[in-house]
Amino acid sequence: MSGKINRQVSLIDVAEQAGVSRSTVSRVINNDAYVSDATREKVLAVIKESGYVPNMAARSLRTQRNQVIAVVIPDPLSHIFSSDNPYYFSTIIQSITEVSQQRDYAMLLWVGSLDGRRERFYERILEKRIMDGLILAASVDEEQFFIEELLTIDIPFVMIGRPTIQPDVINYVSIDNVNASKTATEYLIQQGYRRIATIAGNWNNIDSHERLEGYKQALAAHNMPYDEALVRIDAFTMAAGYRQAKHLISQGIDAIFAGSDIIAIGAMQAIQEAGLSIPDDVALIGFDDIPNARNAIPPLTTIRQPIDRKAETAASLLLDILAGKADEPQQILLPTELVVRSST
Amino acid sequence: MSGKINRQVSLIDVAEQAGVSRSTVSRVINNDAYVSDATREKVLAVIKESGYVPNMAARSLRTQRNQVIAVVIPDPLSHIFSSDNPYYFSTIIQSITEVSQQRDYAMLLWVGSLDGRRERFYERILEKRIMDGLILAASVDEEQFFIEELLTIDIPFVMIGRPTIQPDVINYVSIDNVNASKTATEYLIQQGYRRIATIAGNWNNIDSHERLEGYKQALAAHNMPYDEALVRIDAFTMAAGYRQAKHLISQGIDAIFAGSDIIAIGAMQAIQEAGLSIPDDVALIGFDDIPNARNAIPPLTTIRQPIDRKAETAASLLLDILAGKADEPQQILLPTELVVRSST
DNA sequence: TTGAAAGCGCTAACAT
DNA sequence: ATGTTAGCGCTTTCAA
Repeated sequence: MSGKINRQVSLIDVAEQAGVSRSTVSRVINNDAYVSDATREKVLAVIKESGYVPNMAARSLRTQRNQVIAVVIPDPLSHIFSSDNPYYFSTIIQSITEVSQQRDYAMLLWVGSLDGRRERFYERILEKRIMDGLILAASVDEEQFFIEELLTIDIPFVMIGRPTIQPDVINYVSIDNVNASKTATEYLIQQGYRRIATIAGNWNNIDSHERLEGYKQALAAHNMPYDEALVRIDAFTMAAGYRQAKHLISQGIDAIFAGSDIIAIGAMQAIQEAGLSIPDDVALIGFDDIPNARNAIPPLTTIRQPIDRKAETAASLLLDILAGKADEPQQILLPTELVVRSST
Repeated sequence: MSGKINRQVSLIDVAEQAGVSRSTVSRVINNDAYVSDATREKVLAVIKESGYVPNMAARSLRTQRNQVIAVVIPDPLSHIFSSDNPYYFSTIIQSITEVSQQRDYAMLLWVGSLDGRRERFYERILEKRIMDGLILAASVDEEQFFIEELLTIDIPFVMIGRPTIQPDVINYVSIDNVNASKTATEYLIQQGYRRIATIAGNWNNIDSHERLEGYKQALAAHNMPYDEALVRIDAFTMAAGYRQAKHLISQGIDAIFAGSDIIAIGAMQAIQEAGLSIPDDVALIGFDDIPNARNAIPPLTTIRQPIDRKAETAASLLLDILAGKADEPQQILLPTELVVRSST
């Protein structure tokens, strides 16, 4: 009993019913000014009565626009959930939803499959071209092919996070990771910590590179030695934080700048298990300010980044571009904030 | 510099280039058997060289199918995140993604807006009818209007969770909440607990009703009194669990059956803060088996429900219906499992 | 303010 | 195995 029996009412039915031409009906549904009030009302009445809904495919074919944007998240959410923080992508999806619904766009969601066939994943998106533009929510190496393809076919897109290639040609919204990390590290230095380690997240993620860079710059600015033994590159996971912190503790350290709150929370566990106190024995700074940062014991000092605003800004920018109301390319960096709690 | 300058290559261009008719090109891209190998190769070559991609709007208009399904999640994810567990919707989205990508469908995601205008939300979905069918991932009262509308316009849809109206007419995939809860409660009874309380989640959610019903049935089956004072209805949140457990402790209880793991974890906190031991003073059973259930201290006894399989099944069913390969309506209940850990 | 008519790009029935 | 043709439902000139 699926809906294939009774053909959809179409514009032509409405026109006949209302005794006007198809153009007039079209004008009414598109809010064209050149329709007399009488006609408009008559048509509206017929539309309501007949349950007419415009056929989007026909409209798209005619106008060459779909009123659809795609959101591309190349990693499987389940990875993200288990390994990173689910808050991040929930927030991104929600924020984009808000903007797109408000501006009458639908949202196509492309999430990476568990089968891991990235190329196939991107191809599928490119084949099924039913979106006017896209938002790429990731900044990892693996997507270079995709980005190049997007540039080639010249379809509008905005990245959340800085792209690994051609950053000056691509629209993106990010944060100033380098300065944020520098601020975090300098704060530790100012507090008197001297053996400051860092645990970076996934190295295919450009944020990790930038955050490490900020750490280095802070040390350099204060004439402190850069010790490779204090730099651990791993992943944006609690397990990684735990593992690397354990290792670092054995090296003798008095502070850790973690590449994300999730990492920091893992590290916190390792530190506490080692019988050390935070912040007295080891200070800890995270990055993101996820809800759990505030709830941690002790509450975590961290860099707050506005994930929601990143996504909102990206969505608005994309829709502005589609509306011809924005110049391209735009590179937007949103401010971050050091949130001091009790872990430092 | 957006992609509006050079018109898309269309099928007709390919046909001319290849020196064949449009139908032939169409046959090639649709893998029709009636094309000679020579022709096919020639056409394929031109397609590749020209970068031709079929225009989905034109195809949809012609075939009356969009190869798109919509996933509707009426609540904002941010609510869900802060209040419920993000694992649930991440899992649902991922599972549907797997199925739909595999079967060459794109996924439109409709998430409830923070502005809370539900009617408008549903209207938007109904207006922008670019999906062949939909999956409704919720079973709350507020959506009755929407469900009725879907039935009226006769568009295929499958619900995840039992609908609050017309359950015998609607396709859905759920679990046997009543029996699962009965099992959980009976387990507590068998373990010798006698003052067994329950904390139910949001009352607009049919799962809550069913789980409470199971609790009642278990008590009745063992000739134990049903004491309203031991039944607390609140929300699927840690805060609710904490709050209600605190209250219940003051009533004198020896076990709690929580309507979700999230609730149970909140309750756990309250119990421990009261200086009581789990399970010696108060036993605790949750529902869902989210990852945190296993990691809780003590690990939480709970009812495991296969969220991923629920979503997968719903997606497969919908696509089968769209392919004309499934009868309607179908009501599918997936099995659950009591997972005994240390909280009982 | 309204209508007539062309055409967006594709598929599918029919003819060959 | 291939081509011809009609038409899906809409918007948008252009003419009235």
